[in-house]
Amino acid sequence: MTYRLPSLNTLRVFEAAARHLSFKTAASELGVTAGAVSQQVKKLEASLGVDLFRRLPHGLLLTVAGETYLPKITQVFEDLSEATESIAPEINGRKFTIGVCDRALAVLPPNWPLHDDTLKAHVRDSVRTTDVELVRTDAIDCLIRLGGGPYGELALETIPTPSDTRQHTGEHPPELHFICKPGLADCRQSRAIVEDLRGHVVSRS
Amino acid sequence: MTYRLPSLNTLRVFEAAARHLSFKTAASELGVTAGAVSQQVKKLEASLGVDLFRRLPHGLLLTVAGETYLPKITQVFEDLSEATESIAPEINGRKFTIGVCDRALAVLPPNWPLHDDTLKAHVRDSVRTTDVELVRTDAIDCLIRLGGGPYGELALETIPTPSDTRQHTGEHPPELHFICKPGLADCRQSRAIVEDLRGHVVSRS
DNA sequence: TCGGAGACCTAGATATTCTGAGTCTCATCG
DNA sequence: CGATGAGACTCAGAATATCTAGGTCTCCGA
Repeated sequence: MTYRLPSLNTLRVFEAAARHLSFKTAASELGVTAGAVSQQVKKLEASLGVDLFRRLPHGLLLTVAGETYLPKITQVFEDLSEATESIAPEINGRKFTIGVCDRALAVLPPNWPLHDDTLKAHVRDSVRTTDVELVRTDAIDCLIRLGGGPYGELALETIPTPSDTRQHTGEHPPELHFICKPGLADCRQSRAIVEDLRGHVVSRS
Repeated sequence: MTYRLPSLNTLRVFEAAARHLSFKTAASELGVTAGAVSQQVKKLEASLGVDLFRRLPHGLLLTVAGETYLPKITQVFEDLSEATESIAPEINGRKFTIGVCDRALAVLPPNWPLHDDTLKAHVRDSVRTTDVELVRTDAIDCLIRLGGGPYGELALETIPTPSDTRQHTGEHPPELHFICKPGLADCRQSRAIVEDLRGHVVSRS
């Protein structure tokens, strides 16, 4: 079975970049640096042998090939996402119960996670806790802490806080940790929460 | 935009393994070891939180989840492949002109590449040569050599020959090199040729 | 003529993936 | 029965791929 398949990673990056028409914005959505986006897009273009973006002085534009490709790729991701959710039905559509520790709340907006309607759609409620055991026993779906670990079998996503260079010379910069069971690691709910965290962490004042 | 997306790599492995109902056969189709297949499948199962295969004493079976997933994933790959080919139209359907060096022919079946109907569908003709310049100037689409390199900008795929341990104690084991322009690296034609090579290399006698 | 924004480049760090060698279980065969 | 072979699995380390950090460049607007 021979398919022409670019790497999924480069396609995800392309999709985000094309949607925003900005490598920088795409980078922040994906939680990587702009350089990484630039590299992945270049790699995709090289592997296809076709340019997907026109780099103009003002900003980006899609080429004809890019315009043609984008909707198809978006569709592929939607199909894939749907197929994947269809075989993990117990997760599908369920709202998450989130655990958050006090130190994490300190770097998040007031009354997080209810500050934002998009996020609220994925959240049943949230409890103040720092206890990883609650994740293991399914009492909560995920836990958000500032630093800590290791967490053994559990899946961990790391969200850097805006580095406050005045305060953190030499010590570890503080990071948010998103912890859940491996099977929940990349479901919609988790991704929505992590994306929201990335967009809203603030430096401690 | 939040999707539930397992890594494409694990999905390709799953698709091949499910189609063959054998990790070993899948491994050889993909050109990797059986251990790698086992690991990727395990990783996919962990990330989904669902088993896809039932490991029986006799062999493999798909679980219900696996049965449900397989056709959808196959479809996704086909769509992706088609979308990708649609934006690189100059390649689409064209038959390749292949360059082969004598030393490579020595480890290939008699009258390769015309030994096999599947492969013939992708081949216009083949010429005896060892000159990488012909790839750069588009005189040929790809070149197959035994060893050599480096090839600069060109894309390289490596096909190990069955290791003949009696003869190669200490020296490099001979390898087939498939060389083409980056834009042709993962098109159907190239993949078909490489897959065929992997299946048919023999040890020099 | 600055200064900021954003794309790009390169080197080195980090993470992922693959290999290679060894283990285990079961099925087949003498 | 024990020997043999096939195939899945595991683990450490090697090979790749990917990301970061820091610097350059160009364009734009003040």
